[in-house]
Amino acid sequence: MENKYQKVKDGLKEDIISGKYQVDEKLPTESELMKQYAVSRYTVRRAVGDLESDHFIYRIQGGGMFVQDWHKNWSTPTDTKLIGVITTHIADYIFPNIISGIDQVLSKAGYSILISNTHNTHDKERKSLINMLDSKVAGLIIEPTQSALPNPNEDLYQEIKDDELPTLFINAHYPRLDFPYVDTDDLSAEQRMMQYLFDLGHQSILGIFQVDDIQGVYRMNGFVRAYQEHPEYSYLSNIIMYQSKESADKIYERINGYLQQSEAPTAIVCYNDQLAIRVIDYLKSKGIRVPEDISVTGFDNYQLGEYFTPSLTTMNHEKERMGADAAKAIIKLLNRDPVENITYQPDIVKRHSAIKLDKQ
Amino acid sequence: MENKYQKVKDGLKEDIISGKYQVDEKLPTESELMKQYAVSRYTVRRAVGDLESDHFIYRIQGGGMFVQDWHKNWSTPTDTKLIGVITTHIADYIFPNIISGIDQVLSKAGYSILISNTHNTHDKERKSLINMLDSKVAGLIIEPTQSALPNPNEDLYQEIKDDELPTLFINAHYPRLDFPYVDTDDLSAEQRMMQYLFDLGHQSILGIFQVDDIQGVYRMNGFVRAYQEHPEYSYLSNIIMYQSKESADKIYERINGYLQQSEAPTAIVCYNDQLAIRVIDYLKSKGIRVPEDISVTGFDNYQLGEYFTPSLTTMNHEKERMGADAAKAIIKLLNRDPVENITYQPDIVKRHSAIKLDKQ
DNA sequence: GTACAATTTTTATTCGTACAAATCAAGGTG
DNA sequence: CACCTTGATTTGTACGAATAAAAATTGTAC
Repeated sequence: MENKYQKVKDGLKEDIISGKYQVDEKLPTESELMKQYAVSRYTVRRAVGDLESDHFIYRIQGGGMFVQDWHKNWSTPTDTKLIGVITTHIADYIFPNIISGIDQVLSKAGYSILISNTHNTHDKERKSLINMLDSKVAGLIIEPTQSALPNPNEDLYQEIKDDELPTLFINAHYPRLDFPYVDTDDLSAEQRMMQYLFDLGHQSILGIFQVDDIQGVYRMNGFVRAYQEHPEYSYLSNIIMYQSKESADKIYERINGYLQQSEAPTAIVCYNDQLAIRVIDYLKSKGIRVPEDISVTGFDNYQLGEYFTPSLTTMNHEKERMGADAAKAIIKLLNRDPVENITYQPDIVKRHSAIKLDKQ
Repeated sequence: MENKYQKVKDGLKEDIISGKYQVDEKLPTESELMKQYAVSRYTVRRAVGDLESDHFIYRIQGGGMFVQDWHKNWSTPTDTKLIGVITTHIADYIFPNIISGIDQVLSKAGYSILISNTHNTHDKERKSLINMLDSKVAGLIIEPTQSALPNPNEDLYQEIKDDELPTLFINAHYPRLDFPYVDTDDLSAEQRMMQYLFDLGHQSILGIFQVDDIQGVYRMNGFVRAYQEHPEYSYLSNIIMYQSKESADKIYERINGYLQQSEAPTAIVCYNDQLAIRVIDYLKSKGIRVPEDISVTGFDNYQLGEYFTPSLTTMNHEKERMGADAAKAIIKLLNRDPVENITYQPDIVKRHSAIKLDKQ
C-alpha cells in the first residue's frame, strides 16, 4: 500500500478480479492510467510489468493491454479429493457447527475441506469462488451471501454449472440458480413462532429482520402471514428492517421509537439469536425487564442461548445435521447420483424470554 | 540478443549457470554492471529485475544482489496457493476464531485454506498430514495433538523439515521439533488470575481443569504456582481434574462435594469460559448466587461472555490475532524470511462474575 | 577492544524525456 | 470494394537525475 506502483498494481488487480474488466477486454492505456492515478509513466509501466509477469495481463505493442485468461486451468476437476466450503462467516454464530457437521461426513469419506468465508459481501464471495476454482476442488458447498439481493457473481455460477462442478447450497439458495440445496422453512417456522406468541396473549408484536439475507425475508414473510391470519389485530404489527452492515445503535434507536408509541409492542421477534441477545441487553440497559415487561424471541437455537438470563425462547436450527446432510449430498453428486432438496421444519424451543402476557 | 537489457540479462544468467557466481555469492553492484556493460542504470535494473522474477537472483536493499538457489526446482513451481491448517477441532472451543484470523490474512494474500482436524488423536493427525502433503500445500499451520505425549508421527515431521516445507505451530509445540510457533503463556496467565482473586480477598479457591488439553495442564500449573507463592493458605486449595469426554453432571457432583465441606471455596476458577458458563448455571440452579455467594472466573474471553448475567470475568485469548500472526509468519516463511516465535501474555478481563470477598 | 554514532555504499522508488516499433483508424486511389 | 498510405495512438527501449531506505563500513569515544 505504500508504493505508488503497488497502488496501481493492486487497483488494477482488484478491477480484474472483481470482473470490472473481462478476459481479453482492453485495459486503459498507459496515459489514461497516468492521469487516473496521477503518476508518471514509469510507475504505470512498473505496475503493469509486474502484472504481466504474474500472468494477469498481456500487452501488445501498439495495440494495448488486455486481461489475460488468468482463471482458466480449473476446467477438469477429476481426481482431487477436495471439497470447497464457502460460508458468510467461519467463526461466528452457528457456522462452526455447520462446518463441523460437514467435516464429520467428508473426512470420513476421505475428503479434505477447503474453507473460505465471504463476510457477507459479494466482493469476497467472488474472490472465494475464484480461489476455490483455481484450487481445482471436486465439489462446492456454498452458503449464499446476501441472498436476498441480486447476485453480481452470477457469471461465475453459470460457469460452474456449465462445467458440471458438483455444487450445493445450504441455509439459502439463489432462486435464479438451479442448484440443489439444504435449507430451513423459515417462513412457516416464524409463522409458528408468531402463533405461539399469539397464544400467549401477545397482539402487539415488533418484528426485526435482516433483509439482505433471504432467510430474513422469509422470516419476515412468516411474521406478516401470521398477522394476515389474525386481521383483527394486524394493525398492531410493526416491522424494523435492517441491513447487515447497519450499526446496532441505529437499530436500538428505532426500537426505542416503537417502545414510546401508544399500544407499544409487548413482544419482539428477532431475526436470529445473535440479534435477540443484543436486543435483550439493550432493553436491560434501559431498565426494561425481559420477559416481565416485554417478551423477546430469537431464531437458530444458538448453542449457549439456554445459559443467558433469561434463557432464550427460540426456533431450532439443525446445524450439525444440515452440514452432514449437505456433505452426504455432495458425495452423491460426485458419484453422479441424483439428490433431492432438503427443507427442515424446525421446532420451537420454549424457554423463558417469552412468557404469557399479563393483561391488566 | 538485440536489446541491451537482454544482453545484460543473458550475460549474468550465463555467469550464474556456468558457476562463475556461486549460490548466495554477491553479484557485482549496479554501478559496476553499468560500467561493465556500458549501459545506463535503467538497463541494468531492467535486466536484474527480470532475473529476480525468474528466481535467479535475490536483492537486498542496501546489501547487494545475490545468486538465488535456482536449481532447487522446489522454490519455483510452488504455484499452489494452498495453506494447510490442522487443528484438534474445527467447531469447538476457540478454533473458529483462530481459523478466522488465519483466513483474514491468508485470503487477502491470495491463499486458500485447506482445513483438517485431528479430534486430538495421533492417528487422525497422521492421516491429515499425509493428506496435506499429497495436496501439495505450500505451507502448514498446525496445532499439535496431545503435545504432552511422545509423538508417533515424528517421521513425517522430519520429512517436512527435510523438504523445507514452511511449517508453523500454534497454541503449543512439540518440544523436540524445532519449528517456529505462536502460543499463549497459559501458566503465568492463570497465575495472574489467581493473584487477582487473592487481591479480592479470596483464599479458598476451587480450580477445575481439563487435563487432556495441554493448555489445561499449564493453567492448572499456574493455579498451583500461585498457591505456592502464598503458602499461608495453600491448604485451602482444591482442584478438580476432568477429561473432555466426561459428562457435565459428574463434574457438578464433584463441585457439590467441595461446596459442602467446611471452609468451602469462595471462588471457582474454570478451565475456560464454556465451563464457567455451565458452572454458573449449575450454581444458580442450586440457589447459589454468583457472584454474591461465590465468584467464578473463566478463560478465553468468550465472545458473548459479556452478555451473560453476571458478565464473565475471564482471561483474554488472542484468538484472531494468533491466527493472523500465524498466517503472517507462514507468509514470511514462504518468502524465505526468518520468523520469530511469539508468546502472548494475555490480560485479565474484569467483569462481574468475580467480586471482592465480603468478610463476615 | 567494544559500543555507539556518523558516513558511505547500495538498492528502491519516482520523476522527466526521447525515440523506436507496432498497431489502428481514416482517407485516398485504382 | 480492395488495397495502400499516412498520421495518430500505444507500447517498448533507453538515458539521466533526484530522493528514500536499508545495509555496510568507518570513525570515535569510552
